[in-house]
Amino acid sequence: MSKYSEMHALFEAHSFDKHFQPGSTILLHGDPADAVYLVVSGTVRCCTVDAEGHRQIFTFTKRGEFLGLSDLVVWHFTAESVDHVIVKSLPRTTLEQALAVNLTLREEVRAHMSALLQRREKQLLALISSKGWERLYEFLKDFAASRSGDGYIALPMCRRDIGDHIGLSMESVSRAFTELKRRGLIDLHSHEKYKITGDL
Amino acid sequence: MSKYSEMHALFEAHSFDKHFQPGSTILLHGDPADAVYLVVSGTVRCCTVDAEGHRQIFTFTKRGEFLGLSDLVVWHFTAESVDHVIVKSLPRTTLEQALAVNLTLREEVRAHMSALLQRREKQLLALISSKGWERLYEFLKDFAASRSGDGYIALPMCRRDIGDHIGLSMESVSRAFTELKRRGLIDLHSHEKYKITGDL
DNA sequence: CGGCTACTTGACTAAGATCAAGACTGGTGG
DNA sequence: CCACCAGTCTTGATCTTAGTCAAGTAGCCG
Repeated sequence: MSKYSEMHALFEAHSFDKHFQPGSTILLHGDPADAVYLVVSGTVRCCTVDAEGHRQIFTFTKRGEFLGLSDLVVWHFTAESVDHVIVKSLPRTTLEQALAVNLTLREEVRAHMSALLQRREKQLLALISSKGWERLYEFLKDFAASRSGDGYIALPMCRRDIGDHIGLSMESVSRAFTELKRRGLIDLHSHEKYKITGDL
Repeated sequence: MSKYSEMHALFEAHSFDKHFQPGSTILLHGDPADAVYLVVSGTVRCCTVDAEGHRQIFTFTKRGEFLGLSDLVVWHFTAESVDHVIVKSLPRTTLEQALAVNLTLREEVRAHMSALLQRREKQLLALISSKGWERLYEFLKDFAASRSGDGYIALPMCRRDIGDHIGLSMESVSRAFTELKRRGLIDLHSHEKYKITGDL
């Protein structure tokens, strides 16, 4: 909130809410990028699929995060709601008009894209260098950090989604969960509720 | 040249050349990002290294490509010269002043960052879904495409560099080369000169 | 010619994919 | 209320890919 204050102000002033049922398409690869979004509640998966049907989920966009600021003409990815999602939608023309006259806003958009790029490069490094269960641990820790409460955290997405995010098969994700339990790094209450209990 | 014409004009007007011997550091992770660069000749490797010493080379920046446009305050990666490199260096203050008054330039910088992000996400997908020799093939084809001549293409970087780029060990890169030869997809003249001879 | 470095190849090992079977859960209908 | 069904998750067995360690080869430069 402190960070992208001009962007948030713009969304406050000119956006309207849109609701999505679980599993709906929010924006589709190839469609014109005629709006940008701010996630109000729920979890969005951003992914691309290759010719052989392999899917890579770059990020799960959550409450308070922007969606679609990275594309200018056409979406280069697809965004789908994991659970029930509410977003604020801002027409691209509104954004562009504001950018033309607002230096701070321009800096925020640049900073946002720079942060996205850094995160992707970190993900590339993680995919190459760390083991499956380590990537799962980082993912769970990260996800926990975005949720304020300190009880059990509920995962809205299924094992396959997690796998397509950290580069593992569904089965290997399951085994990685078992491994994290064995090492005492997490407490897995049910298959969707967990708590971080250790470090490393 | 048609694409980022304002950026190129800016470099023409206000930059100065810098030379680097093979293996020198052009910009260092953590240092202030007080300039941006345009590669005039040679090949630059852009990488980060994690705590365990694993290195990921995001990209090899070549002649005509920009370097450092993605960072605003501090470099989040390290750039090193692979061979002898000449870059045009533009002070960041000059860039920022130009950005403040030049809409087209702003659009070019945004488009550039958007393109970088898309490429990283494509790389993420490739790392997850394709085999080692397929990634090597894509890399070689890509590299060939950036070189106009249609004879043999010389690779300036070593096997380890290629490995750290496509996510393989040095030995596996070597085996992947052998595999590509076996399949008739490349003609490897010496260990550093090749030609694409097949598709897929 | 010798020695250095980068590359290649081979043997073994490890991580993870795949295929297959079982377990748990939530919802539906009798 | 309970039995069943479908979807999701877990576990097991086997196979593939690539990493590691080790040896051998090819240039290259003094």
